[in-house]
Amino acid sequence: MSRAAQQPPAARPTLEAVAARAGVGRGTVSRVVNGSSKVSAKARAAVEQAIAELGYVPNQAARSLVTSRTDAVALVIPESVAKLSSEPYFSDIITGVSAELADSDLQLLLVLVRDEHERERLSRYLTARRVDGVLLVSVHQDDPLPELLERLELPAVLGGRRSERETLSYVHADNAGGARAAVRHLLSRGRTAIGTVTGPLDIEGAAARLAGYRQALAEAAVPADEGLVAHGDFTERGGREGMRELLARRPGLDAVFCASDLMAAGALQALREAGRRVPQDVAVVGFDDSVVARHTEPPLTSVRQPIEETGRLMVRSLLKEIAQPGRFRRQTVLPTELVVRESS
Amino acid sequence: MSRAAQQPPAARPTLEAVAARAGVGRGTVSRVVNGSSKVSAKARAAVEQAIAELGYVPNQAARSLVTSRTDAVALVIPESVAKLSSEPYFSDIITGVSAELADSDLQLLLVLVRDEHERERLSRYLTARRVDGVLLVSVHQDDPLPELLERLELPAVLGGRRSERETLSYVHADNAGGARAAVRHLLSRGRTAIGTVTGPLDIEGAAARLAGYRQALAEAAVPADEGLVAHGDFTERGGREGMRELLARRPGLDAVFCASDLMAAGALQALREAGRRVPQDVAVVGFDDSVVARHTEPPLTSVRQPIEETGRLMVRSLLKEIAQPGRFRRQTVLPTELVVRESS
DNA sequence: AAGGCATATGGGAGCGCTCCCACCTCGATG
DNA sequence: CATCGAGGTGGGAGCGCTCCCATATGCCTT
Repeated sequence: MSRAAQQPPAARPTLEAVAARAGVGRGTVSRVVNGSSKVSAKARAAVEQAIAELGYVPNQAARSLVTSRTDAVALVIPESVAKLSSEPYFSDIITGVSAELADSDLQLLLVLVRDEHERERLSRYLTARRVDGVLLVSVHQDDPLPELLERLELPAVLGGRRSERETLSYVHADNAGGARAAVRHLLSRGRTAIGTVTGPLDIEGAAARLAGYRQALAEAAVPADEGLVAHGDFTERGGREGMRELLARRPGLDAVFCASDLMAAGALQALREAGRRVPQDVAVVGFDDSVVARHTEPPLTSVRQPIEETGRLMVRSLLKEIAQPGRFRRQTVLPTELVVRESS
Repeated sequence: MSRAAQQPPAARPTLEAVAARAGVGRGTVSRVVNGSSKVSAKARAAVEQAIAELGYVPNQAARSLVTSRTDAVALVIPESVAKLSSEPYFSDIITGVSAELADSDLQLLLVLVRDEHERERLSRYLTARRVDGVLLVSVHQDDPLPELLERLELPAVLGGRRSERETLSYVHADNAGGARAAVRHLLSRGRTAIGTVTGPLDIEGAAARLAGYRQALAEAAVPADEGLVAHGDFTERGGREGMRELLARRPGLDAVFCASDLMAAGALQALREAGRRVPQDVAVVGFDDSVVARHTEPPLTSVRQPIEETGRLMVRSLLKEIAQPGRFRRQTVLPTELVVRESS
C-alpha cells in the first residue's frame, strides 16, 4: 500500500480529466485555458473550478508539438572577447531582457558561446527551431550567426549591428554621438593632444566610437594624428597596454578617450605607472558609465549608455517580430549622456 | 510558382521521412538518433546518410511529449537583494553553470525573480515540470522555493544553504572559515578593535561570516563587543551606512571586516568622509575578491571564494541527481583563500 | 410559424516522437 | 536436420494538446 502510494509521483491531470470533471468537451477546456472569448460564462466557471480542484497545468510539450511554438527566446552572448563578470554590459542586458520578458509568457534561454564547438551546437539548436526568437548581443562583423538567423527566417533582434546597412532589427546606443560628446568635453577643458584607445573594431559600436572621436576633432579643426590612436579590446589589460603605447608614441598627450570604462581603468594604471597625474597632466574619459567608473581613482568621467533599456527594447522589438513575422526591420538608436567626474 | 516557393518555410523533415529515405522503419531511425547499440552497421550508415541529406533535426517537443523530459534546467536568481550587474557573484555563477552545462545536452533557462508575482509564475512553471532540474542561488531562510522543490521531488541544487541542517543538495564556500582567516589576518597586523559589517543574516552565508568573525575574536580572547557589529545588506550603500554607524558608536576602532567587497567599497567611502586613512588608521577587509576589490582606493584585501567553480559543481551535482532521482543529498563545501592587498 | 444567423460546443484527426512487442534472420546447438 | 536463442527490425499505440469541422442552441427577422 505504502509502496504503491509512493511510486507514481502524482500523475498530472490532463486536459481530458479537466473536461470530464467540468462536464464539458476538450475543446471548451482548451478555449478557456487559452482565453478564447467564445465560451459561455457557465462553461467557463465550471472549467475554471475543475482546473483549480485538479491543480491542472497545461503540458507545454504537447502544446508545442501542435502549435510549433516553444514560448521561449534565446539570449545569445558570444563570450569570445570579454568575460561575463568583468563586463557589466552583459549583466545589464540580461537584467533588462529578463524584466521585459517577465510580463510575457516567454521563457529566457541564456546561451553563452565560447568557441566554435558551442557555436555549432547553437546552430543546430536554432535550426531545430527550439526557440521562437533570438536576441544577439556583441555582434562581430564576420559573425556567421546573423546570417543563419536570416536564412532560417527566425525572428531576431541584435544588440548593436554589423554595419550601417544592417538588414536585421537592432537596438543600440548612439556610439558616435557619445564619443563626440566625450571628445568635445575634453576640448572644452582646453585639452588639445587627445588620444584614444579603441575597442575591437570588428564590432561596429567600437568603430563608431572611433569615428565619433575623429569627427569631434575634425569639427574643432584639430589635425588628425594616427599616432594618437591605439587599439584595445575592451579589457582592462588592453586599456593598460594601449595607454602605454600612446605614452611611448606621444609623450605630450594631455587627454585620452577610452572606448570602455574597463579600458579606462587600465589606462589609469598605465598613467600612474608613468607618473602622470589624472586629471592634471592627462584627462581620462571612459564609456559605459559602469560600476567601475565610480570606483577608480579618480572616478571616471564616462559616457553613459542605457544598457538595461537596450535589453528591454530588444525584447519589445522581438515580441513584435514574433507576433507578425512580416520581417520588417525595427532599428532603434538610444541617446547617450556624458557623466562628468574627477578624471577630466 | 514563386509564391508557392516562398510560402512554406521548408517544412522540416520528420523521423518518418528519414526512415523512408533510408529504407528502414521508424524504430531503427529512432535507435540511431538516440545512439542505441542494437542497430546493424549497414542500417546505421543508411540512416546517417539520409539524416545528412535531409538535414533532419529531431523535434524536441514530440520527444519531450513521450519521454516527459525537457532537456533544460533552470538557474533561479532571486533579485530581491542585489542587482545582477552590481553583484559580480551572479555573473560568475552564470559563467560556471553555463560552462559546465555546455558538454551536456541540457539548455540553461535563466529565471530572475524580482517579486512575489514572478515567484508565483515560477512556481507554476516548476509545477508544470517544464525543466528537468533547478539550480537556486542566494537562498533566504524563509524562501518558499526550496520547499516547493522538495514537494515536487524536482532535482535541485542550492548555491548556499538554508541552514546547517539543509536537506537539499548544495554547494557553497567555507564562509565561516574565510571570515575567520580575514579576522586572524587583521589580528596578526596588530589590530584589536575590529568591527564588522554583516550581510543580510537571513542568508546563511552571511550569518556564517559573522559567526567566523566572532570565532576568530573568541579564539584570540578578544572580548565580544556588539557595538562593533553593524548590519548591512551586501550593497555599497549598506556598507557605507554600516561603517558610519560603527564610527559613531566606536570611534576608536582600527579595523573592519565587511561581508562583501561591495560593502567594503562603501565602507571606504565612509572612512574617507570621516577623515580616516586606510590602512593606517583603519584596516579594511572585504569578501568575494570581486572585480571591485582591485579597483578601490586602496585596493581591498579580500576573501576569495571560488564562485565560478561553485556554479560548475552545482551543475555536476544536479546532473547526477537527474540521472538517478534517488534523492540523496550531495553537499559540497569549497575552501576560501585570503588575498592581501593594500587596505590592510 | 418557419427560416436564418451568430454563438457555443463536442470530438475526430493528427502533430512527431519513443516504447514496446511481435516477428524475422541466422548461426550455433543437440 | 529440427530447435533454439540472440540480435535486428518494423510498426502499432499513445503521449496531451490544438485545430477545425460538424452540429446544437437560442434569438431575431420576415
